[in-house]
Amino acid sequence: MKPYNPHETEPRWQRIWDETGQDKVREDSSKPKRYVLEMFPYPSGDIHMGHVRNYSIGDVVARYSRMRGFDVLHPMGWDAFGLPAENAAIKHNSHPAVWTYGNIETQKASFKRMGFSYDWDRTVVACDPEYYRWGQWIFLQFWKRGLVERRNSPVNWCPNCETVLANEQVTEGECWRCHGAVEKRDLTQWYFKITDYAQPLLDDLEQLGGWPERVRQMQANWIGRSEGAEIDFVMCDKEGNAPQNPYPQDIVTVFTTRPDTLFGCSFFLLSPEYKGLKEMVAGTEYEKPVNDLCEAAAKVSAVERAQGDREKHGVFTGRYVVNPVNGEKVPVWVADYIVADYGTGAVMAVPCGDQRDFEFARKYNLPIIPIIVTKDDPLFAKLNGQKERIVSSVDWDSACDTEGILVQSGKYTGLTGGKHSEAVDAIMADLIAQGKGKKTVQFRLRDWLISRQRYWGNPIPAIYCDDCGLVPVPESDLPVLLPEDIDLAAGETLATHKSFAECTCPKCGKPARRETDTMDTFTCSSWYYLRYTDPHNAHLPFDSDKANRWLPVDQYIGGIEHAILHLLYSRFFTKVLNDMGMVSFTEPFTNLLCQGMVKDANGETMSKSKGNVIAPEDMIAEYGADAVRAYILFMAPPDKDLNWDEAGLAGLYKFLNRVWRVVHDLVGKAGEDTLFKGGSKEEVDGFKKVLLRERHRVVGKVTEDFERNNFNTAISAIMELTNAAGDFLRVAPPEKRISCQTCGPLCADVAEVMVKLIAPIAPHMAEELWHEVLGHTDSVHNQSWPTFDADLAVDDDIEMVVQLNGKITSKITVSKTASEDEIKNIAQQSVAGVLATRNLSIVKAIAVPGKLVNFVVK
RNA sequence: GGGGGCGUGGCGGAAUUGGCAGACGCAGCGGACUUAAAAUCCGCCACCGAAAGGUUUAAGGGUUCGAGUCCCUUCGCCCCUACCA
Repeated sequence: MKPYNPHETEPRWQRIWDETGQDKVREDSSKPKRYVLEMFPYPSGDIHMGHVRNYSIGDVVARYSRMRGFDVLHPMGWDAFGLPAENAAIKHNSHPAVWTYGNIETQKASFKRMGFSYDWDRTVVACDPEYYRWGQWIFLQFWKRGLVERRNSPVNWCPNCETVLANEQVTEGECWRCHGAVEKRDLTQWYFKITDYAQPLLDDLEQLGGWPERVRQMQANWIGRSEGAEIDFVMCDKEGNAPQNPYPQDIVTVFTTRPDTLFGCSFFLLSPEYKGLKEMVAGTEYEKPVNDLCEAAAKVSAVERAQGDREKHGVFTGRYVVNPVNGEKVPVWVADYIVADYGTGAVMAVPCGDQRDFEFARKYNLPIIPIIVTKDDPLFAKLNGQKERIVSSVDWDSACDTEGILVQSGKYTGLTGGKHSEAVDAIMADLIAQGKGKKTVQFRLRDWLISRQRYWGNPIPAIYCDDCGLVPVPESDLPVLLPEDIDLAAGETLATHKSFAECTCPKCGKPARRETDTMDTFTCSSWYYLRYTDPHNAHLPFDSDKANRWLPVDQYIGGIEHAILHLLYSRFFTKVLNDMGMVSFTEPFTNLLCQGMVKDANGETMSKSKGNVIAPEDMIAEYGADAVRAYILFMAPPDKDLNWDEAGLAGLYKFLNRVWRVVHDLVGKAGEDTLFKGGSKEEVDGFKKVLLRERHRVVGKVTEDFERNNFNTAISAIMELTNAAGDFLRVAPPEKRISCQTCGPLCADVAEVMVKLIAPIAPHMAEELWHEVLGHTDSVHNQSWPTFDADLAVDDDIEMVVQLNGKITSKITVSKTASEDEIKNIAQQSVAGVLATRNLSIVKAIAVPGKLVNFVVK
């Protein structure tokens, strides 16, 4: 027997598969389609165990799907635009494309070495003009549909790098590149109006039953729908008159989910960024303290802001507003805990029901008016009989429960209060009638800021003309090519590039300037899965018929870190493309598997900066790709985080060796390496029976496990079949395996079944065994998945447990065809002695066929 | 603060609908083969106990004939999100 040698067989089969086009998409419409997709990687350099895990899972699903008779699309590409390439280019005084394409080649070689079955003719590389031109085209279509907006907003700005940063590029208030402090700035930037799709993005989560619940939850939270009301407060001065110094608005609108608590509003808050705030205090004694507070608030980084228990700061503005329900005048403060970009940036403070307002009121000695209490609260009786309004409850140490009965609330007193309560309905009905408010829905979701002041991205196809204003680049002029001659190390950018911005206005023909911002890389990853269906289309991003055949993706696999951003953006793109009539579906990914992270042995996340990144190369060199694939799948269920520990890898290598030997031995080709040690006829018959049962049971089990993505237990089951075969081989003489009329066919069948079962996991070894040992000429990966007989998967006689009051007392063996009564009888006989000695009698008998019998006894 | 998840041997993990807890593997121990080692093969391997037997799924309680699984309380860990009004 030839020893198992992955170092020779793996590269050989990889070469043959390449030559025969084994992994090409068949486009065979006589078969049902299955689109198996793994999130495409960023070409950061060498691959690490996280990649190995992600793509091993995908490859098993793809290979298994082919054997199940599906026409499979299983492509791979690169998310190739982005900052690291630029940083590397600056560091090495080179060009981002050099670094990027170099890394792509490295990664591609590693993927091939792992034996992943991708159709490399369909590769999509995001920085390829043939791909990004269609990103620009899609941008223009979005623009036509009113989904593109250029507007002024507060954004994260790094003064050192002179660029806008995404939230994820700001860590602990510092720029991740230069570690300078990030500022909030009002800048005019490009946005995709994803908020137009907030409701369908939320509603359609219901359809995504094939997604992990937590991802759906995370998206729902991110979209953050809350029902409430906008209520108008009229602004005035201390005497209740219209304010004297000029101020652009005299009505301030708040958003609240709790209009029922209006009577508890004892002060009013504006965010430091509130528009018009500066004018409001200009020239008054409040100008300096207000401006000081605003400046201090602006210096607080986003991350610091997010740290829960920060002390709240505020100052009085000199203004008041009139509470629309009772005409009461309440002071207007500016407070640093009010965020500008949620709701209206103005809040009615109800300290009795809101912990934050409560703390603020305590700190600045503002009134706390109890207006909602539970019935059993002693305050309820007290306040009901009270004539004077109680405006402070000094004995409280925190805000109270906000579900209960309204008190001190004028004509609404006595109504039940709460989020969707009768008090809300009553108060809102009156406010609406008086024109002081309206019901509304707020989303937490913000529009998507897509412009970046970076070179290595997809240029935004827009032109500024002094006469015509903002003009889209005509579709016929696409792509707007990134200029190749740029000296990033010298600080050159698209904006300072000598000729990139020069152009003529497509409308009037006069000299104009090109937009020099590029798009967020997440725009590239929002539709790449569509391009795979038609990767060489020169007229459109993709052909609708092709996309409609392959999409939605049947199994999408990737890291949880994309739970919101990429997956939400892709859903948004799909919905817009559906509205455009380009695709017939509204959700891109039917089933989603979020694989767990691969951490180091100490449970630390792997990262280049920590220097604890583990690459598969050395392991492949020692044990081969099949063993590495099998081990990472065997280590843990796919969605669980795992701490990398190489110790078990040798065990899986041993297992593959065992399969190798057992398959040889089953068909009489092990030679001197046979497992045969000798055994009695009884042993031979016994192990043969077990082997037949295991052959059918394990096929059933592995099939079920693959359907549910339980790769670890699938491998366990294959180990069990291998063990059963080993037991049989040890006792049955080698000649019996070919010559015996019952053993021979069984051995041949088990050998084929084992090779097929392991083919998706260890594709090279399976292929080698299939050809060299089992003598086939077609690929094992083109075979159909083995079937099984459920009847043969169970022994004729089943062992069952007999319990007394749930405690195991004896075991019985019954025929699998035995009736419930027969089982109970046999069980009762088995415990008769025990019942007699303990003087017990049976009250009730519960039989679970195939499992146990439980007697309730007294 | 809000939301989600988890807690099983020395370790990774299994137990699919409430039905024999610890499958499968790693590590460990013992044995066979070998001059020896490696490889391979066999056996043992939750805890206490010499054994009989008892105990055991973070802790406590509940529902049930029966609970790792369902419910409640407490503790611990992880992830997401956040002054969201």
